[in-house]
Amino acid sequence: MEMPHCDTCGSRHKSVFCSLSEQEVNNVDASKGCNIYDRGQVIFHEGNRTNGIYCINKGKIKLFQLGSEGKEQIIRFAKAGDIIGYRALLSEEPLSASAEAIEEAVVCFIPKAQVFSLITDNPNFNFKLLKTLSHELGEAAKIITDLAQKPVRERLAETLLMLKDTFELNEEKTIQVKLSREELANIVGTATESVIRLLSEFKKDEMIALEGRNIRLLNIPELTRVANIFD
Amino acid sequence: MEMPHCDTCGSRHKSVFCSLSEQEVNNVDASKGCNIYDRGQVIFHEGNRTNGIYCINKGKIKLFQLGSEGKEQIIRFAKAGDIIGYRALLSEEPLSASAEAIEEAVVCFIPKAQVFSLITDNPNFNFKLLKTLSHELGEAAKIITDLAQKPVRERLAETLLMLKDTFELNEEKTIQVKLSREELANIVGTATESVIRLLSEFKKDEMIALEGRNIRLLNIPELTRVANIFD
DNA sequence: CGTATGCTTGAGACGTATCAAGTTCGGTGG
DNA sequence: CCACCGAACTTGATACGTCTCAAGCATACG
Repeated sequence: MEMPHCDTCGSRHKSVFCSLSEQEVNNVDASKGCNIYDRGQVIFHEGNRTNGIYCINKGKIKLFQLGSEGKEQIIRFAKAGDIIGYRALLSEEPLSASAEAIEEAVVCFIPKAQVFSLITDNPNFNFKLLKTLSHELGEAAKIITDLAQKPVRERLAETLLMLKDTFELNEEKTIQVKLSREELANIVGTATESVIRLLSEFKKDEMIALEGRNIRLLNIPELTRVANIFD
Repeated sequence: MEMPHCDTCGSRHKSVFCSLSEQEVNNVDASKGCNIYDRGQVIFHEGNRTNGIYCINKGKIKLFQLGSEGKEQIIRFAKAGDIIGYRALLSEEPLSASAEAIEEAVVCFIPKAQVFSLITDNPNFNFKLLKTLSHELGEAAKIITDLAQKPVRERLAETLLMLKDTFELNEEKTIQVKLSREELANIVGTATESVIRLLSEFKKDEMIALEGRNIRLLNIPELTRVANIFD
């Protein structure tokens, strides 16, 4: 495998790096490292320290915490153009989540010094970072309210719609990510069996179609209604 | 009431403003506004736009979202020295939560332009902001995992310990904040009656003592054990 | 002092988790 | 290429935690 270059990276212009000068792009390129991860491989472990940020060049990643009983809680997903590990770097705390590839992924590592010099020297990059963090914080607050107040049925419908927004549908309305039933349960915050039962109800009601791990969204307005979303 | 001045504000040196120069402090002072709020008064409403950030000079504030059934979900608290409203300002999104005084509070308003010029001109302030945001994001992730995985009993114990850390205990081990049973329920994500029942169990087991809205923590190690906290 | 609001307790219903048992699927080696 | 094995998935029965509803009680306030 050859190292991907930032200047030819298709995701750069929609990422936090969109405003970098040619010189800055070259600096990042020169300092970064890069790795391939297969499905199931871990990029970093919750509790460890990080010395930089990871930028997804290709593939899909789940970020999760382990609860007190050892159960995974999926906090968010990252895909091409997204950065991960920045929270821990900027707060100078240990990583609050683990990152694992859910399909083959290419991930670059940008060392701390490089990130900090961009923050200091490139106001646009800095504002992009501030914006990303504060957007994520808003999303987290919504999730908190949902988990605290909505029943599993509504949360599962909402999760399907979130996956649609994050990974998009193909021509056949299939969500472009493959997750196990257990992983779905670990987003929704429920038991695997509950996910299975509710999915087959959604299927019976013709809101979705199931083909293995592929989920097709047949009736998004109805799913939205079931999810109890107004805003 | 007279407007409090930043240079005599007891909380400034432990806030995001700790690194401001004398000149910068004067600029903030000159541009800011200030208000008193009684318990129950709203500082800002979820969904609105904000044109600056709010800095707590005195008092205690709850930040909450309304769920789809109109139920409050308390997201976090703010006290003297804390800022609120920065998330919406920085993400250029509507306010994701409402802020309401839970005891008499004095709150200053610092306009957007002032905040942005500090971000641009004072790297220390900028890093403080980044750090605050990323710390909050880590806290939010923990809350998500707890809500998804822990039973109400554990979450209530954890909430009492969180309130202790946030508002501290007095000499009599009483948590220095008065919340209604309903507000406690709106932190934990449960029904008021469940909070009442579990509190009286904790009391029976001599972990806490109850005197109206005052809660005394008699056995913190045991509460920690019930909360199922390891880290 | 009366009234509204918050608090408390109990009974019952409901949602969701757990446990147990089959079934299907996907990958591996013969 | 097929048979096999383990993992993932599915379904059902049951148990349990938590919510809801209803009523009585305490408390604060005008």
